[in-house]
Amino acid sequence: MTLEQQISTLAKEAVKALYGIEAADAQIQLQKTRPEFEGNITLVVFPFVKAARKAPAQVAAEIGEKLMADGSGLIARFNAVQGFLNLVIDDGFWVKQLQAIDADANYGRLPNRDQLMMVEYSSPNTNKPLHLGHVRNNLLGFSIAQIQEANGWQVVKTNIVNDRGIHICKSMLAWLKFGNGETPESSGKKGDHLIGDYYVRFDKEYKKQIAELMADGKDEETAKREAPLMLEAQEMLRRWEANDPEVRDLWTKMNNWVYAGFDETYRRMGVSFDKIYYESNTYLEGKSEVEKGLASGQFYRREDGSVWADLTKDGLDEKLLLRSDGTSVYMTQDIGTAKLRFQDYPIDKMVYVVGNEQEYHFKVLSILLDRLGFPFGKELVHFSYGMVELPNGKMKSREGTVVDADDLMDKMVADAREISKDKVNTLQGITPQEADEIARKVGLGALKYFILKVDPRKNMLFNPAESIDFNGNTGPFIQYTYARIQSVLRKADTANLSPLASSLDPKELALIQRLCEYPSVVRTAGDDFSPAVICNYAYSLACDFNSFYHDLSILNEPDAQKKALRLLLSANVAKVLKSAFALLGIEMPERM
RNA sequence: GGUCCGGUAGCUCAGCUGGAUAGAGCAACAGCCUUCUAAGCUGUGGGUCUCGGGUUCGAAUCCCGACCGGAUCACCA
Repeated sequence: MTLEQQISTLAKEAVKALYGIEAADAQIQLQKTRPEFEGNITLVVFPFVKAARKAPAQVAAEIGEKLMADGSGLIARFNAVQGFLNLVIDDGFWVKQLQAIDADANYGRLPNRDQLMMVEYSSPNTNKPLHLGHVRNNLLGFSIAQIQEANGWQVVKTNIVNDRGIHICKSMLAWLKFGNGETPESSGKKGDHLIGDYYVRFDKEYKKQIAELMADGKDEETAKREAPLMLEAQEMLRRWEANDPEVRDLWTKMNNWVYAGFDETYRRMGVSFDKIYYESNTYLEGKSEVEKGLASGQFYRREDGSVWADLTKDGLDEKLLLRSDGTSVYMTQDIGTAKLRFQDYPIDKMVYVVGNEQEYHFKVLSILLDRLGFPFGKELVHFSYGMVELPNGKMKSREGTVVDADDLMDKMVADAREISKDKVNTLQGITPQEADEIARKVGLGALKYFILKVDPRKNMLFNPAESIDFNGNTGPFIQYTYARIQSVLRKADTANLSPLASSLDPKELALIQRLCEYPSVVRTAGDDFSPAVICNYAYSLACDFNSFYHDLSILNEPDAQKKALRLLLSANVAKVLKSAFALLGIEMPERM
């Protein structure tokens, strides 16, 4: 039973005995005592003032006396300030908490709930490399998966790769026309970047043709429609749909280049998937699902042959599901993907990590899946996150303001390495490989924390002109705290510790109390789908430790019992920091 | 125009299921390394929580209205 639960029970009994009222759970308001007052936990007594018909301070004092009498030593003393009853919990309680935390190797992990959650994230197009927006998506998706796993879900991480469509045809066409057989091997370029270059090349040549046609007197719309390159790309898409072997072979070859590039980026980012779906395999399933819905009267066909869902009863519009030429749209594909997933896994909850610009799409998808009989449809979660903006607004590939994922990671690791150069004292005697590892972990830690600490729902700003910090409320600050503890532990003889001290310094107590919060933080992060909650907690814990570390000596503490307690405390702070960072997908360096 | 989301220090962000004097970091300034890692610690300055109403013992937090910013409302994905 947690401290809150114990106090809550005691408080209810006290209020009943004193004032004869049955307090509801919502009326028992407990909060952490503010640092300017003495105490660990505070009961807000305003809810009982009316029934007591006494001044708030007097009510607080009366409840305090009662809790002292009934609490069997749990509460050492109390003070009442207005309607706030500040309770000082006995040191012995905290020491026992620390021992319990130490004994639990999986501290923070909540009981299994035997239910399966599928988390879809990343979901790239195969025509260009990953950029900063994808980075936010991938980091959030991976972290959410870790957090939900810690909340007891069985989690399947999945990715739906948008591998077909006009966009990839554009890259293919440009490569055929202008590529001279260039390959990742021959050019030394990562496959995704190579394909991205040809996508840009297509756009450039296409614009040139439009300009030429307009110079010949065509209006812009006509020029766009009649540009030979566009006609060729569309023809290529038709050949792809018709399974033309030549087009299919090229498509396979070029997509594989992209996948090799993506895999490298994913590996570097530290994200992974349990199951990958490809749109080229799911869109036909979607069509057949729509046909079924049509047969059962869920959907209807218009005169031109297009198929629609009428969502006006749900307060939405009518939504196109199949074009008049019978081809599928985005929604059709997501329906097909959902069907395959449901065949493959007993999904209890489906989570889509997709930007907030697609909220309407997922609102519609939820309704459609529900109508088609998917049990998770109605309750699907669109984990809708905000955009990453630059000082001048959104990233635009046309304006060359896209922040490339690989470049950004390179820069972060290089910055970390640069900073490490000054650390000759702490990093002496390490091999170049170890130095590389530290720079990698710290650089990526800075990037990941920078992104994950922001409330996912909000748009966030990235300024390429300013480098991401390594000081203050950052990933490296927390990694540093961890490395510092490891350094102390390496020097300590932890083999046979003496019994623990039974009284606590305030800094020790604050740290233990903070450690006790961890499981509820994990729960909140899971309920709210918020890695930022974990970031905030890890930061607070690191701050508390650094304050403790600054004020109190660990290894040089003469009192063996105090030393033992501080070592145990330090080890468990490190354990929780590492655990919290694992939920964020951030690795801890043993030294830095 | 309809719907949704946001507006907190110069900047980037916490805090939002109502609680005590609204917090961090960055930037600026001033201190602390012969002592467990100074990527650290301590201090100073910095606020009309966009504005106006309402609800109540109490509002940055909840409700209503305005203003500002963003997203979305395709036979694109």
